[in-house]
Amino acid sequence: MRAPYGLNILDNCVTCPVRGEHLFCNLSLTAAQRLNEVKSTAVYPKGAMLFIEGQQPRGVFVLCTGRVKLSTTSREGKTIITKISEPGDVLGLNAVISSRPYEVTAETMEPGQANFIPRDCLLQLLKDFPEVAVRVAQQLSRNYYTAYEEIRTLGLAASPSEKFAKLLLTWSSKTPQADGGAQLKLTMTHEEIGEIIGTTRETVSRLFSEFRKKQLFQMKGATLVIRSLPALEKIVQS
Amino acid sequence: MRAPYGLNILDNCVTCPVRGEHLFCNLSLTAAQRLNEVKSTAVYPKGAMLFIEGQQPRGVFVLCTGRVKLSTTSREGKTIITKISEPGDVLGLNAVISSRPYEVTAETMEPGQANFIPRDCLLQLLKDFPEVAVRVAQQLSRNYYTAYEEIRTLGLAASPSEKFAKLLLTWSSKTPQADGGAQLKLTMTHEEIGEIIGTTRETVSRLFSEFRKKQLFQMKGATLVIRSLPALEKIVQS
DNA sequence: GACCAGGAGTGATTCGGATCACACACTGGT
DNA sequence: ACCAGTGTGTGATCCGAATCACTCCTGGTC
Repeated sequence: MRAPYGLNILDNCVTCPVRGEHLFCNLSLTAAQRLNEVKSTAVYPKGAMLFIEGQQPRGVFVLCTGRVKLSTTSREGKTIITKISEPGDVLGLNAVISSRPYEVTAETMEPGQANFIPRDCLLQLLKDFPEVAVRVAQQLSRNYYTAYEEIRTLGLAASPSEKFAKLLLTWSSKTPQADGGAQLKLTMTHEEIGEIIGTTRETVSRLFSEFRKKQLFQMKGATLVIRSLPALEKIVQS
Repeated sequence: MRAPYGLNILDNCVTCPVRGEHLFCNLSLTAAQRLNEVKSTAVYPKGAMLFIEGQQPRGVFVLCTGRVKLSTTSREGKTIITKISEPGDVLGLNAVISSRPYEVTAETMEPGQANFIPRDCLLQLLKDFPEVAVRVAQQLSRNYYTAYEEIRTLGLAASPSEKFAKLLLTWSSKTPQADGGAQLKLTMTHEEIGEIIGTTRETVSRLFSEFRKKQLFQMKGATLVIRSLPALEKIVQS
């Protein structure tokens, strides 16, 4: 028996998309009930730290609204952003499952809401409900794929141009358009973009100039209008 | 009830180390029995491909003896080695769990032996035995951590020297010595080392010269004698 | 012994991106 | 209107690793 949406853990999320696919959606009735008992919901302002790299894992966060920046910093202070999490994502799962410190810092990029599930509750849940364990395994392997993609980008992609084009493509894949173009709103600073593709602020600025000059996109205020995605793809594989 | 080692899937492995920690060791009796029914063992020569990047996942391989090189290649032909797997490691798990193509190519670096578990059998096992699912989740999160470390190395470590020092440290951590030094046998070509740390063959050659000149290590044939690990660590964090 | 291939060492040169150093635009607060 | 503070655009310079082009070495083969 499946739990009706009324019992879903993500039920009080305003914008939770594609419910069925997510970690704790569409579980059996009893599992969903247990989940609801142990979860707690909180609202966070912009810039809040859900957890910080190196902390002992307290539990996982299921993001309901808002976006969260996951980043890691070296001793010398260089920072890379490994992922921008969106509603529906589960944060801190790896740390909880393997009982290691959080490997990244999670900072909200805008006001948002998240459900928190304490570590011990989740681990118990795993043991009691095979279906939860399978879901968790799938989520972990999805996380792994994301990390793997990152490795490919960092290790194989040669130039910053290539990485930048790649980033634009992944972004625009979320707002598909019929005519082979795309449109997206820029919410990050050049600095942050640099931290994603592993380059400096200045280089990102120059990339924007260069791509605009090459007619790859144009800017209308904070929205970026991509003329042709295939043109970007050509840069990636070049 | 725990399965005695006589029923262990890794039982016919000659050198399977630290049995208890591995994915399919120390399971309940029934789970271990099922595992033994579905597994098959094979011996591979040097240079054999267990699976290739992009193939549909057929199943997982539990490595018994020998080492396996996991690598991925870009369209332009650039290759990076993401991991050197050792006996006890499970290969292809992510692909099977998430039903995506193998993300890497697995090639034996020396003659070796591995157990194969077909995709469907493993997935069924997951559903039937929560303990297996939990084990798999833990293994996946370990894989994730490895990938995450790789991201940190590629994204944060500045120079090839730093990455090289880091690599030497991870290698020597497997053969700890009391006197603050270490000793390890080189089994890889400069080319391959370059593919691990993301640099060219020539640069690796120069790194060897440079490190030797700086008295960081010395070479006795194919074995590399590290004078002081702390000295290497200083290079990493510098 | 002669030969060859694959690996290793090392110089010379090139080039791309980091770094430094500015000037400028925009925003919110006083 | 003023002024931080933050984000952006762009030139000048520097440096380190990739690339190119060799030579040398070793172990296996004819």
